[in-house]
Amino acid sequence: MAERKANANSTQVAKLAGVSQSAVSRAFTPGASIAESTRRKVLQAARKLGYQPNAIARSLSTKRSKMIGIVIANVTTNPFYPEVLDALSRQFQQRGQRVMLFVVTRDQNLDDILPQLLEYRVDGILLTAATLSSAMAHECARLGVPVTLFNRSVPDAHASSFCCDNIEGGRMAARLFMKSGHHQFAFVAGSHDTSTSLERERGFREELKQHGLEPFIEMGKFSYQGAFEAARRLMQLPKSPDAVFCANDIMAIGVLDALRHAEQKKVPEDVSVIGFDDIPMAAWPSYNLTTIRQPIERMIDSAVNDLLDRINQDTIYPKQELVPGDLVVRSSAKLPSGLSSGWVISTIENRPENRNV
Amino acid sequence: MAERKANANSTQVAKLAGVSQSAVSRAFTPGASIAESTRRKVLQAARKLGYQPNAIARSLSTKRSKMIGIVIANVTTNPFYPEVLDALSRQFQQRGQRVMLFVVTRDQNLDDILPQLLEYRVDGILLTAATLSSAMAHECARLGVPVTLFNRSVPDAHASSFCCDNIEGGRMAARLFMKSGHHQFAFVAGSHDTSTSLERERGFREELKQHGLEPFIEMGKFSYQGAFEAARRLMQLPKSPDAVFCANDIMAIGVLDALRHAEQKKVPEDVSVIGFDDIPMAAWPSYNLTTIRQPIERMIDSAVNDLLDRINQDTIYPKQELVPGDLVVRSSAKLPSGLSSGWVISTIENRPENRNV
DNA sequence: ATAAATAATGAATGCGTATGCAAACATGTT
DNA sequence: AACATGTTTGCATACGCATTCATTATTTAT
Repeated sequence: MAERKANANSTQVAKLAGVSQSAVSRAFTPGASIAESTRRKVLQAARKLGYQPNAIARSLSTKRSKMIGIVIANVTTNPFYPEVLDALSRQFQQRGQRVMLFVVTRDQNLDDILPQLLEYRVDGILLTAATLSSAMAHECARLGVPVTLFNRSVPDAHASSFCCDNIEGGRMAARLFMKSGHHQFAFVAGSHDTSTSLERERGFREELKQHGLEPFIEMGKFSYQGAFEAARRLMQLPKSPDAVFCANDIMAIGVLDALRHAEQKKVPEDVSVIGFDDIPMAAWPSYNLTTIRQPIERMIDSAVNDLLDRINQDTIYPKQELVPGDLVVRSSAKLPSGLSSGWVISTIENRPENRNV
Repeated sequence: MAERKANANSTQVAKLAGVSQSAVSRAFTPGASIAESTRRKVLQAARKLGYQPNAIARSLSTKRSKMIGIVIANVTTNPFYPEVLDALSRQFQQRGQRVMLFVVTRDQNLDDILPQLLEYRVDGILLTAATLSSAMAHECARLGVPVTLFNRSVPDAHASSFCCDNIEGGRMAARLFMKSGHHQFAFVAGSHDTSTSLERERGFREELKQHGLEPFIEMGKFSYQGAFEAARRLMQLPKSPDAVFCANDIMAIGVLDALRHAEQKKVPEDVSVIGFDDIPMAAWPSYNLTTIRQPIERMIDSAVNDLLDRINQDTIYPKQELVPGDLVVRSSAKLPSGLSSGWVISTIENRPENRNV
C-alpha cells in the first residue's frame, strides 16, 4: 500500500489544494497572513503528498540558514568537552537552530575548516577548545557572521568569549594548598599555547608568589597519559612536591593514578592533588577529586544567548564574560582545619555538594 | 585598509572578470569544461571580491546537500560514544561531507528530530545509540535517503546496520568466567529495550545454559551510577556472584568502584568483572578492565563506506554487518591457567595489547 | 588547406521557497 | 448604500548557483 510519492514541492501542494504557491508558503510560516480555512486546506494537501518544506530553499530565500557551526576539539581526550557539546547542541536545538559540527584536533588549523562553515552560510559560529586566527576573525566579521569562543579568551574584539575565571581558579587552588600546610608546589600544564592552561598557571603562580613561593612546572599535554608521565617526573625531583595543581581534571586523574599505582604515594596524605572542571568522574569514589568546578550550564546559557542575540540584531557588540568557578572540596587534597569534605566553596555563595554519587 | 566588501555572488565575480556567470560556476566546479586562462581570471576576480561559492544555493541546484545527519545519544554518560562521534565526524569531513548533528537522550523519540534532518535534505542519515521507528524508516526510504544504524541491530530491511557481534561477545565473557572456575554469575544490563544489552545478555546466558548455569540479572541503566547501585544489590544476594559481566565498560567501572569502595570486595580475588567496548579508561591502572573490545575504526570505516556508496548509487541494497569483537584480557577477572594478562584474544587472531598506558 | 572533431563559452532556465505589491475580499461604520 | 479599514490572496520576482543547449573558438586529422 505504500504509495510511492516522490518528494513534493510547494507548487504541487498548491495545485492539489487549489491555492497559489504563496499560500502554501504562508501556511508553513508562523505568523504569516493566511486564513485559518485555507491553512487547513493546505496542510491537508501537504499531508496527502508527504510534503515537507525544503529548508535549503528557504535558507536561500531568507538568507538565514538556521544553522550554527560548532567547532570542537578534545572530544575523546577530555570528558569535559562531550559535556559541553551535549549542552550546546541541546540548547541550540531547543532554540530552533541546527548544528553543523566539526571535530578537530587541538593543533589543527581552523583556517581550513572555517571556510567550510562559511560556505554553508551558517548564522553563527561557536568555537570550543579551538582558537581563531585574526585573519579568520576578520573574515567572519566582514561577512557579518558572529563568532563566539567558549573556554578560550579572545585574541581581538571581533568575537565574544565565555570563560571560567581561570586566574581566580588558580588562586583558589594555591590558597587551599597553602592553608593546609603544603611546602612544595607543582603545576601540571596542558599546553604552552592555550589560554586556559596559561591563565590557571598564572593565577596559581601569582598567589604563591605573594608568599614567596614558586611551583615546579611539568607538561601534561592535556591528557591522562601525559599527566601520568608528568607526575612520575615530578616525583623524581630532589624536593618532590606535596601539592600538585593540574590544568584540568583528566590530567589530575592521570596524576592520581601515577601517584598511587606507579609511585606508591598516598593521596592526600603524601601528595595533594587539585584539578579543574569538575567532570562527572571527579566525583567517583576512586578519585574523589578536589577541583574547581566550571559552571557549564550557566556559561553555555550565556554563550548561546549572546550568539543568538548577535545573530538577530547586528547592533550588538561582542562581549567578554568571565564566570567564577567553584572550589569543590572532596578528598584528593588535605583540608585546612574547619573545612570538611563534600562542600563547595563558591566565590559567590557556599552550598552543599549536590551532584553525582 | 579592511575594505568592506559585502558578500559577493557569482554574477558580480563574472562581471569583474569579464566573463559569464556560467564561467564562474565552472571555475569552481572540478572537472568542468573551462580554459585554464579563464579559470585564472575568475579566481583572481573572486579573490579580489572575497567571493566564496554559496553551498546552500549549490545544494538547491544540485539536489545534493553534501550533509550527513548524525543522531547520537549517551554522549556524556558513555565515553564510547564521544569516540564514535569523533571517528565518524572525521571520516565524513575527510570524504567531503558536512555533519549535521543531533544529540538526543536515549529515550527521546526520533520521530520529532528525523524530520528536521529531512527538511535540510541531508544526503544520508547515521543513527548511533538510537533506534528507528518503522514509520520513519519508511519515510526515509520514500524520500530516498539512506539510513545506517551504528551499534544497533535493524528493525526492518530499509536501513543498513553495523554492529559488533554482541552475542558472541557475551559468549566469550561466559567462557572466560567458567574456565577460571567461577560459580555464581551475574549480568548487569543496560536497558531492557536496547539491542546491544539484550544481545550481550543473550550470548552470556546461552553459553552458561550449556553448562546448566544461569546468571542473576540486575539493571544498571547504562550508567556508572546505575551499575554502582546494581552491584550493591547483587552483593546482598544470599549467594552473591563471583563473576559479573556488564553490558558496557562504564557500567563495569561503576561495578568495580562499588565492589571496592562500598562492599570491601577485592577484584578479581573475590569477584571478577568483565565489561564491553574497551573504552580508553578501561586500560587505566585503577581499573585494568578485562573487556570485549569493539573494533571502532573498522566498524566505522564500513559504516561510512556503506552510507556513502548508497548515497552515490541507489541501486545498492542496505547491508547488515556483524563485526567480531576481541577479548582484551587485563586484570579485573581471574585468569584461567595458561592465559596471562595483557593479551587480546580475538576470534580472528591473537595479538599483543598495543593501546594506551 | 579544409573538413572533422573537440573544447570553451554564454544565454537561458530551473532548483523550491519567501515576500513586496496590488488586487480582491470581508468587516464594520455612518 | 457608500465608505473606510483591515485581512487574504495571487502574481511576479529574487535568492545564487548548476546545467543544458546552441554557438563559437580551437585543435587535430587528412
